[in-house]
Amino acid sequence: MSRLSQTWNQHVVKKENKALVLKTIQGKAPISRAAIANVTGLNKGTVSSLVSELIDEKLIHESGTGKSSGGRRPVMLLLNETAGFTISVDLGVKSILGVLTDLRGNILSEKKIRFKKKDFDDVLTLLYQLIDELKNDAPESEYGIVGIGIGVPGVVTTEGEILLAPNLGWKKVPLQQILFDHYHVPVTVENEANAGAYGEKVYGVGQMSNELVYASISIGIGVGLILEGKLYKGLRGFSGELGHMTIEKDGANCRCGNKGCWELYASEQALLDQAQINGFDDATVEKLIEAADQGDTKAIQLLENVGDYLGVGITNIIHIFNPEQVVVGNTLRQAEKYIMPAIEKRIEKNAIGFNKNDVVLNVAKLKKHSTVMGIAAFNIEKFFEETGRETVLT
Amino acid sequence: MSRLSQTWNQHVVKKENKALVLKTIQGKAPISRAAIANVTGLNKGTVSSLVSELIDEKLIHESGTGKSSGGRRPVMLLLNETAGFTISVDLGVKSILGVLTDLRGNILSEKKIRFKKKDFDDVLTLLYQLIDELKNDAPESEYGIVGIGIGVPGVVTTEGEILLAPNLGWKKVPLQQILFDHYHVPVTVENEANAGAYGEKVYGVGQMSNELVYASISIGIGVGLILEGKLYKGLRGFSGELGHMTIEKDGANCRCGNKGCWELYASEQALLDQAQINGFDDATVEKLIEAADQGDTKAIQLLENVGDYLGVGITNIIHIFNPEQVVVGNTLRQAEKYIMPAIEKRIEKNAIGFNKNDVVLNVAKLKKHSTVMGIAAFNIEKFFEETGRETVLT
DNA sequence: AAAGTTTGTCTAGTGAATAAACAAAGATCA
DNA sequence: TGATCTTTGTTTATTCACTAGACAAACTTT
Repeated sequence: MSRLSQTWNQHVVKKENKALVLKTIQGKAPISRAAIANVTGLNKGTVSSLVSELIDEKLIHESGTGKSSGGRRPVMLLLNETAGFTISVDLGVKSILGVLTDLRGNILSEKKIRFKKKDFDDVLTLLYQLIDELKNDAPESEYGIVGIGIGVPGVVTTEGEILLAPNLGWKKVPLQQILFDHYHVPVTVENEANAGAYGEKVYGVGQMSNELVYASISIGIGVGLILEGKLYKGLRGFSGELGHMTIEKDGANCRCGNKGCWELYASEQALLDQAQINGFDDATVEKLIEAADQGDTKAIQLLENVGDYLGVGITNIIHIFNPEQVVVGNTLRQAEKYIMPAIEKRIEKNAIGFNKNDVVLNVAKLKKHSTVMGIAAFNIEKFFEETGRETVLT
Repeated sequence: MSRLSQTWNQHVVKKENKALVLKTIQGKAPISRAAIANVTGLNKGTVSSLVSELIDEKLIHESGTGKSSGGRRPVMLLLNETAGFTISVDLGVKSILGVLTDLRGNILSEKKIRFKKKDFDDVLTLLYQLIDELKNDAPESEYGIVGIGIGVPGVVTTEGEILLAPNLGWKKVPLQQILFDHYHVPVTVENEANAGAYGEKVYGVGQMSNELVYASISIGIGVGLILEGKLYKGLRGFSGELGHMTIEKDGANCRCGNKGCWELYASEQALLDQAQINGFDDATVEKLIEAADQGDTKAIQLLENVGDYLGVGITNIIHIFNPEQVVVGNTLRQAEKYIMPAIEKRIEKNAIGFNKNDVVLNVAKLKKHSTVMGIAAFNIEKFFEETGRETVLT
């Protein structure tokens, strides 16, 4: 017979409590042992012994004494953020953006490589190059590079295989495996919108929200779902294909085979296509915003029109999930001045009261870093989980 | 400072393991102590002691010996399903359906009351009457009525307040509180589609699925979401308002304030409205099905048309959630012969391959009992959780 | 009849948490 | 200034739940 589910014993208890202490330090540093005991409800002695293990493992360290509140001065504890580093990459359609972060998510180094040739082998060469450069920038540390992660504009399985990246022309690329074989450190490969959602949740505008929907509006539309504080991925990791939600039954044909897909009306591509029709040659999002800033009514109208269509889809999102926040990110975020009011107007007009009252609409706070920071958060989380699992002997 | 999260100690371990043993018995009865130890991974001694506590609490009992497999014959354990009973009710727009179930979800008694006057006070009187009758049908037992639950066609908060039930004309009814004050047993009030989803998950067609979407197609459309094996309710319990998902931008006006809502095209109401226009006077779903069965091409076309529109929304669902199963329930389920092929055709035509290949489309197995059985499952689960919490002294 | 198997209980031991005592270090106040 | 009170962090004794392994009971196989 096979094992049904986890059994609960003292090992699990210790692991969970240790993780809880670490998380508390992560979130509230600098903090004393006594304060941790208070916050978590654990006994002072228990906290002391767990803290001393964490110090032995170099994951945290003491940092002098704090202010007394009428008695002995507390010894403050800090996360040892330079115990290891992550390499976190946003693999886009035209460029690769990579950062080296410490264990608190501080960016220590940043590289960007633009590319034109999209064949996988060419891009992989550039990716190796970028990762190697970032690796060289990492200071000496206890744990070194603890994880490498890549955000990808495509459909990614829970095993880190890219099934399809339409705007790169890739199919069935087992990227996670390829990178693991090359670097021999934990590798995460995740959809770009999922990563963006997590980035905004952990480091961005969504830190207080447990129900958050992140809409990544770029050439296409992808959506990342944070439900009950965690990333929701569906059965095999393909949730969030809301770009291919029908908002016009039997509307225009989409290359996905469906008709009337949201992204046909509300994406960067849709905007640029409309711009073309309206006489803007070689239009880009940046150029259109500039035109709008200078009072070009046609440009303003084009942007507002995309905003309106975005509002239709976001209203659906609000009805489906009853979220606390909807966050708009990726390239079209730059046009926030024009699209956000249009989105809000549509929501105001169409969304059901109960759901509407709960929700806040925001622009991605991390801007172009939403995805890389989400990837960094995955890397960091995975590292802390794994060090918790096997009690590191010293 | 306030408590951040749960701390892990031996009490929690014991509670969880006891729940695990109980769940194993619930799922695999009759089963021996030795087999439980095998399946769960717990030590034989641990299982023995937990089992003996559960027997003391009358939640399970021994039931003679089983077949030997080459050694001492095992003592089989069964859930003591008659240790308590639940009263589970589906409060519809035209009738109240209530059942008395035991702790395994077996229906012991069933009552239905039709009503015309929809004022809350009138319906409440009937509800009391129905509950009292079911209560009288319950045999003597250790724990008596362990819970009363109601499925409601409307927006329900996590606190069991009905904010709005449009087809009943109710607003802001704190039904959970009202029933608790009257009966002094645990009360659950939940949206009808959420309950239906859970019913199909626990007792119906979804027993093997952890990612399941249940579409309740009746006068309106409601959707219940089972994500990662649990009911997903959103921030305040209002998720699943997919009936008001736009599938035609700037389409027909919906009373909800939105335009082009799915339920304007794919609900029982939509079907009946179209029937009226096409010369079917006083049409009902049943009459239309009968007409279709007798070869009425107009009736067949009407049903297939609704099926097609259902397919549009269900395709969206598949793209949004990447579920394992989509289950169609409530009144329109009766027309399965005509609508299911139409839905499947639309999915086949429009859904993205990856998501389409993962998903199975089904009709609710529990038929008109989906909602009551979901409510029963809530009641039973809540009871087992609570008895686990405080160690019952004997 | 002897040997081997399976079930279920019992006993000793382990490990993690808790409570409470205690030491260290500072604040407060007469 | 010195006595007392507070707060912090460690240490010690105790408790509790699980595990391993021994053991008895009951059954099958040879």
